[in-house]
Formats: sequence, structure tokens, C-alpha cells
Amino acid sequence: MSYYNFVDRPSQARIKEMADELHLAVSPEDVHLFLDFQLAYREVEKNYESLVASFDLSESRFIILMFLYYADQRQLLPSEVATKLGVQKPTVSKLLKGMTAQRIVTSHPSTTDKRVRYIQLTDAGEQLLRAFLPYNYRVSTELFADFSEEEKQQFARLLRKLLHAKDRIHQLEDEHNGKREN
Amino acid sequence: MSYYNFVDRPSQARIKEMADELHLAVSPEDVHLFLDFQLAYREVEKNYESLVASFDLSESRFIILMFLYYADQRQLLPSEVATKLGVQKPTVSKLLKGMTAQRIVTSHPSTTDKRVRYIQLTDAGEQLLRAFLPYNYRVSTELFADFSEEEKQQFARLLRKLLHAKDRIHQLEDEHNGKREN
DNA sequence: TCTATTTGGTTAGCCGGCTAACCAAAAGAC
DNA sequence: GTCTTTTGGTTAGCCGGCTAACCAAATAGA
Repeated sequence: MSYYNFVDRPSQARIKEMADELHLAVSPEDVHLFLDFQLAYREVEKNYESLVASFDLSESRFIILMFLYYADQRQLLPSEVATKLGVQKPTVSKLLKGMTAQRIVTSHPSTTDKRVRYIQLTDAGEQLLRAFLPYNYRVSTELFADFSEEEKQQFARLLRKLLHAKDRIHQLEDEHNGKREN
Repeated sequence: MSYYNFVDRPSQARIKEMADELHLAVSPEDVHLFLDFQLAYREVEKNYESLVASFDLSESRFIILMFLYYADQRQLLPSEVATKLGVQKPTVSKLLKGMTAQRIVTSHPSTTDKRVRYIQLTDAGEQLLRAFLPYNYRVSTELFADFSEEEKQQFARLLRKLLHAKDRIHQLEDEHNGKREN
């Protein structure tokens, strides 16, 4: 999964211009900050995904390997993977298909439940995981290398605020859907 | 575009455990902060994309409408859209195909260059844009509603630091590729 | 016990990213 | 004026998300 840059970012002036034209009380600073947030995430993520890809993995595949590594007998059901990863079943279905072809997992039927097949971490999968993990951890260290302790705490605090605020975006959508019904 | 949660987030203890097992000098706090960053972005983005979708748009389609709105004669070439949006040509090709079917843009051939077709914002497209814009701006205001001025500046500063640090992730990848060649 | 419901999984197909490969036309080089 | 290179665009096909629809099997309920 890649993310775009959107190179031609709107200037605060242009945001203000558009807002005035529509007679909207807009804070160009807030809009710009949101764009900064998106840009920072996407650029970081792009580099991270690229690193992961150099190990023939994707972020999701890596996380699944981690789940399997810590699972009982290093095996899980597809449905368990879906729940842990927080994605829908068909997404997991496709991911596991690819990972099986890659021979980093295998599957074998359950003796008790004829509907399911257990997904098992292979030796090759474990080796790949062990090879990548040092790099994975170093990403975080490098990313926050020039943050002071205070800055890290501050950042974590602000991210929590942001996470909390997401519900207010959902309310905007409800408001819009309400208007549509009239 | 949707983003997963990954519900089963590793605890700091489990990160430390894994790190110790591999004899890696890892900072579980940094890893956790990175996960917090990802989670905050993805949750916010999920809600934002959902709002945009309630207007039969996607974030990319919305941005393209904005580009067109501010373009000379409200028209652009697909190649210009690709550059401004920071994505590859085939991505724009597909997007514009959908947007044409949606009748929010049309295309007409150039008189001077037989290779290209100008993409033109339609009235319906402009109406949709005007309907959505107030909501779009309010997202940012709501998102940072309980940030103080200092917190906003601090957040912007930390995001810039993060953006700067992305190059060090790229170096990790170079390091890995270097090892692979030996 | 038999039926109805829930659960687990896959397939098909859409979306917005990507690369590779191709074609047509414009522009540059000589 | 021709030949080569560059530019603009599409198509095909992969990836990881999604929903809808379906099948098979386990579970619950009467």
C-alpha cells in the first residue's frame, strides 16, 4: 500500500480565499496542520513500507507473522487472524493465500472442526521474521532519535487527543446524513 | 482506501521480551509511540474517508476537484493532475474514468496536441465540491478543537521532526540491501 | 431429533495505490 | 526532412483494503 504526496499543497492563503468565497468561518491554520499530519504520516509510512518490502513482506504480512510467532503452537485460525489484525475475512483470506505461496506459512486441517484449516508459521517464516525484526525496531528508534523525553511524552499526549477527536468527525457525517433525509 | 486497526497491539512488555530474546537494544517506548502514531492517523483517516464517502467522493477525487476548481478555465490534463496529486499516471487514469462516469468531470480533445484530452470540471462537480467543502474544513477545526495554540505549534514542530527523520528509515533499507549483496 | 441460526471461509468484484509494457504523437537532433 | 527520443495516455495485472453473496459445518432451540 502506497500513499500519495499531493505535491501541490494548498497555501494558507488559498484556503482562506476559498473559505471567504463560501462565507465559511475556517481556520486555515487548522487545515494546514491536518495536511501536515497527513503528509508526515504518509511520508514515514512510505519509507517504512519500502523497508518492509525489501524483505519481501508487507506491514500486514509482518504483523501476521508476529501473531503466529506468539500464538500457541505457532498456529492460528484465519478468523483469529482477522480479529487480531482488525480486518475483514476476505482480506485475510487473500493475505494468507499469498503467504502460503511464499512458503512462510502452511495450513493443515483441524481434527475437530471440519470447516477450518490451521495456519502454521514455517521455519522459513520464522527466519524471515527474525531477519526483519532488528530493522523493524530500529525504525522507531531512528524516527524519534532527536525527540527529547518531554517531546515524546508531549507527542503521545497530543496523539491521544487526536484519537479522541475522531468521534467528532463521525458526528459531522451523521449531521450530513441527517440533512440528506430531509 | 481503508486502514486497519490492528486490535491486538503488542504490549510494551511483549516488545521488550522479543527484543531481549534477540539480544537487541530496543526502546519499547519508541516502538509504542510509533504504533500510537499509526493508530491515531488511521483512526482519524478512517473517519475522514467515511465522511468523504458520504458525499460519493474519495479523498483523491475531492483533491482533483479542488485542483480543477483553481485551474485555468477549470480544466487540466491528466498528466498535470498526476503531477499535482503526486501519483502515477495509471492511477489518475482510473480515477478520471470513474469521475467521468460520475459526471463530475468531462473531457474534450485538445486542438493543438492530438495525444491529450482536457479534463473539465462540470457544474455538477462544482456543486458537489461546494456542498462538501464546509464539512471538509470543519474536520480540521473539530480535530484540533481542544488543542491550545501552543499545542498546535508544538504538534507542527514535532511533525516536521518526524518528516525529517524519514530519511533515516531509507538508510536502514540501504543498509539491508548492502548486506544482501555480500 | 430436526430445524434454524450462527460461524468460518471463499469467491467475485470495486477502490485506489503500484509497475511493466505498449501505442501514438510531439519534439529534438542531425 | 528523417530518425530518435521524449512525452502523454491506456491496458493488464498485482497488492491490500472493502462489501455482498454464497457454501459448509457447527451450534442452539423446539
